[in-house]
Parts: sequence; C-alpha cells; structure tokens
Amino acid sequence: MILLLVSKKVNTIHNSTEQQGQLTIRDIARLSGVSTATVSRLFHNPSCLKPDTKAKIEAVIEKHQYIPNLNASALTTKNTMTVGLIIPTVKSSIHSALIQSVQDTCAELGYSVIMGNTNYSEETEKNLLDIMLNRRVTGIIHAGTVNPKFIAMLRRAAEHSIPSVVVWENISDNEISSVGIDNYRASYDATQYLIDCGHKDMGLLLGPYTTMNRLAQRRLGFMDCMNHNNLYAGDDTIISLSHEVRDGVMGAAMLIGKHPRLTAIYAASDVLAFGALYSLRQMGRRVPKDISLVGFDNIEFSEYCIPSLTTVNVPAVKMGKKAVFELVDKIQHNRLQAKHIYLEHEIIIRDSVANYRAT
Amino acid sequence: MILLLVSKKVNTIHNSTEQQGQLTIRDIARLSGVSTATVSRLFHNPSCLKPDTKAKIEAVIEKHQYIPNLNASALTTKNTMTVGLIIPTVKSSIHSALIQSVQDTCAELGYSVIMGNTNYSEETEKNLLDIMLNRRVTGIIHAGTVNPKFIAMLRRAAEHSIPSVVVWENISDNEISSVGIDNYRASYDATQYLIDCGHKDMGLLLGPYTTMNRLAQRRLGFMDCMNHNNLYAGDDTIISLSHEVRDGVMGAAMLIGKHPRLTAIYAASDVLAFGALYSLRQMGRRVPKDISLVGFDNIEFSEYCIPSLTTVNVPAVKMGKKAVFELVDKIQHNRLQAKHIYLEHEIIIRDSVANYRAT
DNA sequence: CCGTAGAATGAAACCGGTTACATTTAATAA
DNA sequence: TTATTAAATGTAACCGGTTTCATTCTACGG
Repeated sequence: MILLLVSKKVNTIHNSTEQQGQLTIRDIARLSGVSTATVSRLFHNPSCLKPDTKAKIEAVIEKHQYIPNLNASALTTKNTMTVGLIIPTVKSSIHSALIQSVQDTCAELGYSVIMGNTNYSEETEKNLLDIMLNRRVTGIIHAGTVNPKFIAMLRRAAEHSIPSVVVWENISDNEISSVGIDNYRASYDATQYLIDCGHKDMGLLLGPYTTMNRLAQRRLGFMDCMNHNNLYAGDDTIISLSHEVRDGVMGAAMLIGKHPRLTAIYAASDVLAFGALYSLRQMGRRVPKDISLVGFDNIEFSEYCIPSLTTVNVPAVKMGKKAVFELVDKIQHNRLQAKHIYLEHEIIIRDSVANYRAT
Repeated sequence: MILLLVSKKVNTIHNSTEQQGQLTIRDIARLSGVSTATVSRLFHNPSCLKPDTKAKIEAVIEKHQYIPNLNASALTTKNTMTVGLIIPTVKSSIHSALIQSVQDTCAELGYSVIMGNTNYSEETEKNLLDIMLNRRVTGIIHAGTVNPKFIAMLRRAAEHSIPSVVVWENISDNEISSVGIDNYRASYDATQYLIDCGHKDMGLLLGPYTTMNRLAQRRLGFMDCMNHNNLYAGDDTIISLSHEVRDGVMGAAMLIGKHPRLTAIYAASDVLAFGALYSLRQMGRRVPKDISLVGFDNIEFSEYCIPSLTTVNVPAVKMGKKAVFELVDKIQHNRLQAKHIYLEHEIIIRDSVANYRAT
C-alpha cells in the first residue's frame, strides 16, 4: 500500500551540542563520518571493518571518551549479561566466600553481578526477585533458605525464561538446578567421626531449620547416625537458635546446662562452634580435654581457633564457580532441564576433638 | 516545511503473538484498550487516572503477569536506580559488614546494587569502573584502596555526571566525597592506650600500606605516638604483610623473633590480631599475661576470641549508611561539591591487654 | 443548552543502541 | 577491460519504555 503523508519530521539535528549530556553512537558515527551501524560493528564484529575505517572510529572514540550504554544495547539484544545473586546475609564467612567466588567467576565470563541480601526475610526475598525480573537479569543464583514459596517464584522466573540455580541445598526440581553437598551424609559422617572417637553423649547445636532445608538435613543426619549407633538424640540434646556467634555462646550454655556430662558438642556451623568454644571456656571447660567440639563449614577462622577446629569442609568457592558455570551453561544452550550437582564434603581433623580410642 | 513522502511503513501488527517472549507495555495497552501512555501513567502518576481505567489496566497486568523492563525505562529517564559498589574483597568481616549496610540502605531507598570485588588488583579495579560506566550506574561507592590513579578515574566518572563516594579512607577532593574515621588519630589513641597501660616495647603488625592510604595513616599514628612518648618505633618493630589471618600468624612470629621482649603487639586489623593470637599461643606466650594484643576494626569475632580482643571500633554499618546517604544526596540535588564525613572511632577495652599500671 | 476549564487520554517522537537488508566498493576471474 | 562476487558500509526499523503536546471527555456556571 502506498500512502501520502505529510511529514511532521521535527529534525532536531540530533545532539548538535556535544557539550553536555552523554555522547551517543550517533555522535561517534557523525564525527567519524560513518553510519551508526559501522560504529556498532566496531564493537561486535570488528573483523569486517576496513583497517583504516576502524582506526578512524577508534580515534574518535578515544578522543571523546565514548562509553557505550549497555542498557540500550540490552534492549535489542535481550541480554543484560547480568546475574542476580540472592543471599541471606553477607556477614558470614561461608556466605562471603561464596559471593566472592560467584563474582570472580562471573567477572571472568563477562557477567556482572547484581546482588541483594534477604536478611532471612521472605518478603525481602520476594522483593529482590521482583527487582531482578524488572532488570531482566540473565539468570539468578539463589543462596538463601529454600522454601516452597520461593521455589515457586523461581519457577515463575523460568517461565519468563530466566534460568536459576540454587546453592547450598540440594533440591529436586526439573527446572531449577542446584549445587550443594550432601548435607545429610556430611552430618552423618561428622557424627560418626565423633562416635568413632569414643564419644557417646553429644549434643547438636544448629540454626533455624525448616522443612528439609540443609539444616534439617544436618539435623536428620545427626539423629539417624546416633540412632543407628544406639545412642540417644532427642529434642533435649538438639538446640536450634539462630546463625550468630552469640547463638553458639548461648546454645552451648543451654546444652551444658541440661546435660552437664556431654563429652562432645557438634555445631552445625563454624560460627556457632566459635561461640560454643567461647562459652565452654567461660564455663571452665577445656576443649578438647573436657569436652570436644566439631563444626561445619570450614571457614578460614576455624583453622586459627584455639584449639583449631575439627570441622566439615564445605567447598564454597567451588560451589560458587559450579553454580555460575551451570547457570551460564543453561543460558547459552537455552536449556530448561535442571542439573543437580553434588560436591564432595570432607572432615577436616584438627585439634578440637579428643579421641578416647587413640592407640 | 511540508513534504510528500511515500510510506514504507511495514506495519507488523506489533507483537500479535502474545504467546512467547516478554509482554510489553504495548501489549498491556492493547489488551486493556488504552494507549501506552496511560499504562505508563499507572506506574508513575496513578492519581491522574480515572479509577475504572486504573482498575481495568491493573487487572490486565495482574492477569498476564506483566513485568516492566527497567532497562528500557532507564533509557529515557536516564536513571538506572543502581549504585555501583567497588570493594577489594568480600571475604573480610569488616568489608562484609560494610557491604551489607550499603545494600540494606540502598534497598530502603529503592536502589539496586551492582557490585564487584577487585581482589586488590588495580587492573580489575579499572575494569570494574568501566563496567559501571557502561551500565550507567547512578553513583559509585568505592571501598577499595585509594590511589591517585583511581581518584583520577572517579573524577572521570564525575565528568560523566556519575557522583562517587569513597569509604574507609578520608581523602581531600572537592568532587569525590569520602566517609571514614580519622585513622591517624584512632591509631594514635590505640597506641597511647597501650602506653597508658605501661607498655613500652611494642610492635606494629599491618597490611600493605601505600602513600597515605589508611594503613599508612595508622602506621604514622603509631609511630608519632611512640615518638611523642620517647619510645622506639622503627622498621624493625613494624611488620607489613598482607590482609589474611596467616599474615597475622607469620607477622607475630617475625616480631617476636626479632624482639623477644615485646610486651605488646598492636595489629592494625582484627584479622591480623586473630592470627597473632594463634601465633603467640603456638609460641607459648599467654595473652595478656605474657604479652598484650590490640586489634583494629572490632569485627564480630573479636568479642569472642579467647581472650576477647581489645580493639578500635570502626563503625562499618554506619559508614555504609552514611556513604549511601551522601551519594543519594549528591544524586538528587545534582551536587558536584564533595562532602567529607568523619565518624567517631572508639577503643573497645576487653581482655587482651595487661594493665601494668592498674591500681 | 452552551461555553469553557480542567481532567483524562491518545499520538507519536524519542532514549541509544542493534541488525536485516540494501547498496556501494573492492577484488577476482574471464 | 568487463563481469562476477565478496567485502564494506549505509538505511531505517526496531527494542520497550517515557513524555510532550494535542485531543477528547466531563463537569460546572451562566
């Protein structure tokens, strides 16, 4: 169809005043006497440019300090090259190790990280996810506490073709990938180690556990191992508080208060173990002479505690890397199918456990 | 001027297939029988819509789970509502406290945080800044090591009207704001505290200092205080290694190796102090009975060390908050002029220092 | 019942890039 | 030298919003 139109072209001589405001690709094109397409090609397909054209444009860019606007390009390419990272808190060694690893790996692969901490609040978690969807992140790494509600939200993100990976916990979903250790097994092993060292009376100290999050799994691993060895584990030998050092302090005191004859405390995180160590010392109990202590996470400090802490190593750095790789793989292959990656745990034997069966 | 044009309008019935791909504002407009302008107004100026129009659009949005694209809107509004955070490492309690504070404050004010760690590399630092400029962050918070080169880069950002705030260090620039404590004075005070407790032979343990970064200031504060009290401080009583716990371990060993008769070690970070504590114990020196120890930062762990650590409090959370507020203030008032904010430090007296002059 | 102010809405240009397609230029073969 | 083909570049639509300005409704006073 051919129409007759009256042109209303305003013809503002686009950006004639170079002085203020950002320089656009059109300015660069004009200044170097080429079209915007050619300038764009300099960035994305430089090999198809004649060397002198390239040099000419590069000179202009250099001279005028042109900085392309990634938001604008994301609009057409539909790729923000941004990974959203959701994490409960930064103020925890194990989390910060993961964050750092995620960031470093993303940087290597050319992705940026936009991150937010939930402070363990479900509402904040939801808000964060909304923000990330608004910003059209290319993918989401979630290292918070996994609950059904959030899984549903991540699935919603998948509907918008934003893939996601959950870290720390191993879920079983066929869209949302996960990277973690076998928390049940690791906890079982740690408990068995104490038993193998001749301990019979022990208590467990852990953070808040919900239905089948990793803490629940650690709790279950402890209980099952105790039961399988015909040892007692019940609500009175398991204390669940929060994640902070002071919870370890308080928890250990509570445990010892209830069961003065415990020979070992197993703390399901090094932070709690650190608090327990302090608490035990306050109560005049020497570790490991009077009472033994096992942690979980193997944060940097645990090596330099006095005594150095026997703990379960969680390969946080490796997990971060794996998570990013899995995410990017999903992105690049446009894959929906989830992968569930289990990493190896390992008991790091140091000086905080007395071995009653040592030769 | 009136022209006759032959229309080449392609007329692709924009987004006729609602099925795949993201829903756009045009889809919502079409589905609710209004123009895109009206939909846009629903988000930015809802009061000027007739109630039933509003309800109609809202229903469509709700039904189709429309998620506006923030990158697209940033293109016209020129506001990404994003703060860039540059930090050397996440794996350090004092840094993670700051990060968390920055994030929480940003979230409160509606800003997102895009962050990157430099791992103390100048090159990474430069790359990060480039990325943030590319993404048109609304402002930059820089908590890395301040060197002239980077200041120049931040000034470049200011030219592109991206304001910035430096944290930890107090610089004197009239474009780049800063938030920090008086490191020289804090260090002087810590040293004086030891002297007031009767100590005369002490060594300093610190990370890598460069021209007038905060570590250099802490070093200077220590030296000046010693000199003013007619006590010796020289290169052989000052050990500068890196930031990690193991550097504290090694550093303390080196200090004691050179000067077996030191009665106190002042570590310019709690992390180093933590390592020193371990090291001293290894060498059979009891703290504070045989040798005293002072840290710097007041990270959470320092309260629960054995013995708990006397240290200088750095208000990291407050600093993060102040930094964000200052940044947002600059943004909102389009202010160029820098502000330099000094926060109070404080010596937290715990159990790691022996007071030879106690009554 | 009409004129008019003010409220509500629509049309279309624009933000700063990308890219399919068309066109020009250069290189190679005949 | 010319035809053919490939390489280099240009044109203009498009991404998904916002916003100015014009237009249509609505309500109210005369």
